[in-house]
Amino acid sequence: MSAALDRRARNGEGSAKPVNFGPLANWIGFNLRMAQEATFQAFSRLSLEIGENPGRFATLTLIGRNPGISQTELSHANGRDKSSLTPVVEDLVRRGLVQRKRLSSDRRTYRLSLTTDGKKVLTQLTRCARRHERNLDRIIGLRDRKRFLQILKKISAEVE
Amino acid sequence: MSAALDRRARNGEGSAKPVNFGPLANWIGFNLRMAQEATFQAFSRLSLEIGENPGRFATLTLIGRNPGISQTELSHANGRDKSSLTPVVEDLVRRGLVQRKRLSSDRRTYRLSLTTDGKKVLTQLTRCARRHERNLDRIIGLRDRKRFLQILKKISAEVE
DNA sequence: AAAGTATAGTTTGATACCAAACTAAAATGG
DNA sequence: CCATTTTAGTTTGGTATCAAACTATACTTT
Repeated sequence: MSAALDRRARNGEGSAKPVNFGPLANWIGFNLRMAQEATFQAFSRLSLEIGENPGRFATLTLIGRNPGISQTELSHANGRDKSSLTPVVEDLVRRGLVQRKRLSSDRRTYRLSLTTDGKKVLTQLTRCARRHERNLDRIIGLRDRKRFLQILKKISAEVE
Repeated sequence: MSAALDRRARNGEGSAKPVNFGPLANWIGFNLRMAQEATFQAFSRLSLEIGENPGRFATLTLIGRNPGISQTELSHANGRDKSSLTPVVEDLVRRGLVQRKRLSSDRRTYRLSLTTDGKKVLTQLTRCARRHERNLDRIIGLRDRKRFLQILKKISAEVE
């Protein structure tokens, strides 16, 4: 993250004691974490402007794109445990953004879909996310973007 | 011949009914999160083999490389809030891996350093991390590794 | 059709984290 | 000097998450 840099910047006039990161400086795992947390914080700020939570964004998008999806399918797609989804869906339903229906053919599963209000909120969130992505694009550069994205996907898919 | 068996067979290792990711598929933020969580899980498994917590690794490395570092400096370098560090340091001290000393010149700050045991555990953890990094290198490919790392650092440093 | 097994979702208990309020010590400046 | 502000670390309160145990329903096997 930029905390260390911030600090150095704040201290100004070179009086800052630089931190030795040792092997961490060169390791993918550590830098992946720092980058992920920085982008999460940034998106958090943006989505807070419209009174929403960044965690809701992927959830709403996935429901919007897959009407009738079940909670378990959704949790897998979103990379979260199904139990984490229970309170999230509860909240979205309570706020009238998501609708859940029991299937008569299988009364265990719910089918999730967006309400009209849910679609509106998703539109706002998507605008937010596009702004965020443009920032990231500016940092990464268009030349490297595609390759960078490919590598991220490859890591998700292949890391044991 | 049963639908359930068919489904199970098809689902095989986590591959479920195809989900439409919509714009998420192309967005850096989402894929960064997924990749980060995948690598974290993988390293978690590795470090659990030696009975350690992945979160401890960066902490021990930073203390080892910067003997006498304060908790605030450490938390910044590690990208965590200083309050998150309190229980971590407590645990490391209790287990005899880290030593904290008050400064007589400034009795607010602690100076942290590794004990002999702490150095031993760090050596083990580092071996673990090297194994993990080799896996990631295999996935990313040596040709792209350097550029990939640069971009991660750039994101950490520059995202608003 | 009854017994056993698998699946969808919820509950519970634990962990890691952050942000804000707090305490103690040090620095500032009037 | 004393009052104010800043700094280092802790405490408190709240959120997000996972994993395992649980409930209800559906499926399989005999």
